[in-house]
Amino acid sequence: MADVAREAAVSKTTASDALRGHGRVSGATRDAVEAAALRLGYSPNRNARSLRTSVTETVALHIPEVLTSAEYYMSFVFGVTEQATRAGLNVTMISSGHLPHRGALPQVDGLVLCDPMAGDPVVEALMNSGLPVVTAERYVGDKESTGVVCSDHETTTVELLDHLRDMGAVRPALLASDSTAERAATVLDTYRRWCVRNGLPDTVHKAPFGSPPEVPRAEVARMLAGSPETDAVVCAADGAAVTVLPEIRAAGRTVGKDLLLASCVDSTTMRLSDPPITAIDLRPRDMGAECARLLCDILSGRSPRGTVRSLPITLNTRASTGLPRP
Amino acid sequence: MADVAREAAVSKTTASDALRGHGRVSGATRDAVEAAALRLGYSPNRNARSLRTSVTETVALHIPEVLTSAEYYMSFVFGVTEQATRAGLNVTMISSGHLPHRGALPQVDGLVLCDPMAGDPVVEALMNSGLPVVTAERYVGDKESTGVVCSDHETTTVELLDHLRDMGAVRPALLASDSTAERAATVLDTYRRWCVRNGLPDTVHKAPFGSPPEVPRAEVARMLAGSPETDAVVCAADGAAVTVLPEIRAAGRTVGKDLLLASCVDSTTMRLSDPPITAIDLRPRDMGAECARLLCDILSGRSPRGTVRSLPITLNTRASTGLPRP
DNA sequence: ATGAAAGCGCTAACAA
DNA sequence: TTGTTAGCGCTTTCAT
Repeated sequence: MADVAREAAVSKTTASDALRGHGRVSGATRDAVEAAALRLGYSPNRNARSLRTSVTETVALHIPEVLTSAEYYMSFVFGVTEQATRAGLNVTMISSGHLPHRGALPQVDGLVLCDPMAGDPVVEALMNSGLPVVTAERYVGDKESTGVVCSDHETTTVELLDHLRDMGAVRPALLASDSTAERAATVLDTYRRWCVRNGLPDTVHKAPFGSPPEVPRAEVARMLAGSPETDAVVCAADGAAVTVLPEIRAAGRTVGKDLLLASCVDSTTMRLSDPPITAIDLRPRDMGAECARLLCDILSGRSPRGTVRSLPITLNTRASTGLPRP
Repeated sequence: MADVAREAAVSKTTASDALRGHGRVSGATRDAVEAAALRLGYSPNRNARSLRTSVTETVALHIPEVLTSAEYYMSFVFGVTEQATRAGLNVTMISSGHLPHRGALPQVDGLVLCDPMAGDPVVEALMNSGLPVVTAERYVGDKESTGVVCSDHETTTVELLDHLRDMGAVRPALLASDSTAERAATVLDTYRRWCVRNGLPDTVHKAPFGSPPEVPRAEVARMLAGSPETDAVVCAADGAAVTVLPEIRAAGRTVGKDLLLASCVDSTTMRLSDPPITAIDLRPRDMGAECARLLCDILSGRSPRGTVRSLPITLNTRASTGLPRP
């Protein structure tokens, strides 16, 4: 930077201001400085800048370690990373297992928490860090997050249930997830209310969160044996819908004919399953990007704390719930 | 830090040395300083440290944006992150799309590249950054990486092909990936040599890298129609094996009976498919952790540049290639 | 075994 | 509009 200043025959301050577009400098000097910087291949030392400004230009990202929804989370990571990079921010991963040594949080300007689960000690520590936090989906603990990007699961779940009814289902059952993330609760509530509104009994089986994928299979087998009138199954847990296919077949049912099947989380697997499974596209990449964007906006003061943004999601109907919509 | 020094009644220098375990200080003073730091909840300012030492304690991580192997990559990310955190390093994600502004690389001590593809401009820029680079699997471009963690795909592929032969297959075909990552080439070579050694003709169909998952399906349909004598299919591309199941059934074949099916990449999907699919477990989390460990070792001088470490991988035999091994 | 002082590269405050 | 000075928090000489 001193070199750039000398090359452009100005002071360090002027060079600094010129490169950051600080309105102080005249057009001519700015061009001169920029040319000099380019010639010397200068790029600023982020550590020095951070030390001086106490702005790290870095955000931390926490992802729950759940491999059954790897596609969702990986897409989310790509979304956050690309958007943050665009905005000139670095993205630091936070280990889902343990916080760094001495309980010291990473030195960042803000946090993005994906599907924060109340009760997760790392999540709680991050929520209580005092740093601005944007969560993908609401955090249901005591602490309020600084910003939220959430989707309207209620509307889409109703849409899904209506679709099942329209396709002839009269006894839809729910294979619920009992994650403490918000989405799980919304789906369950919505399902129960929908049943009441439609004058139907509800059938709910739960697969404990983080249980191995064999568990939902067993649950569905039990469900079909115990409630044989079931003619549609909605799987809330990511990825579960595909894994229960064999049990459904083993019970003598045919998916898309005498048993409709749908998933609350879409993925390549759902699309390519046999038959393809009706699912809700949560648009994880856009979700990640929107979280990064909101965090930037909050950090720069463009958006106020407490901002809630909404990300549209859509139902993809496929053969597992009858013929795809035309 | 000045506060800690005052609290412990020593100089800043002594406090600094004490906290880093620099052998200068006596045991008593060190304890005093540590107690003081604990009392004050002190944690060092990484930026100031980095500015002074020009060590960032940060590594960057690059992941190819391929959603068909999201489970592999997400596990890899978790492995890297956890191991790096253990070693006191931060992990910064590098956007797979574009490099940061001004072409400036992130300011880090080293890089981890997962499955680096020759020809990818971001990968090439990173390889040429001059920073220490550890790659998961060899980089096949001109540049040499500083360290490599790789697996013995040749041996395991032979083991897989032998297994198919043992289970009765006489005409195994390969659905190859034409990624420029090393593994793709190794699998193809190994398959061809194995065919020669066993006096069998080879049948290879390719799915262009990054092609939508519908492509391998179509390839398999073509394969079964064009080479009906095929009695086993090995899928190199991640996730392809599951997606081709419907085509195989449509061709009137039964997986595990008159057509054996195997994947070169294991995943939850393979394990839970119907039937479960024989696959090679690449142990992505361990791979990530080992990459981080090797990079640490190289950065700290514990391992020399050019170190190559090997990660064992294993074949999981399942019903798709006949009965599981007892 | 400890302390004092200099300085990493940058930017905010103040002066001109 | 530009320059000068000080200092962010730490570690590393160098001196004691």
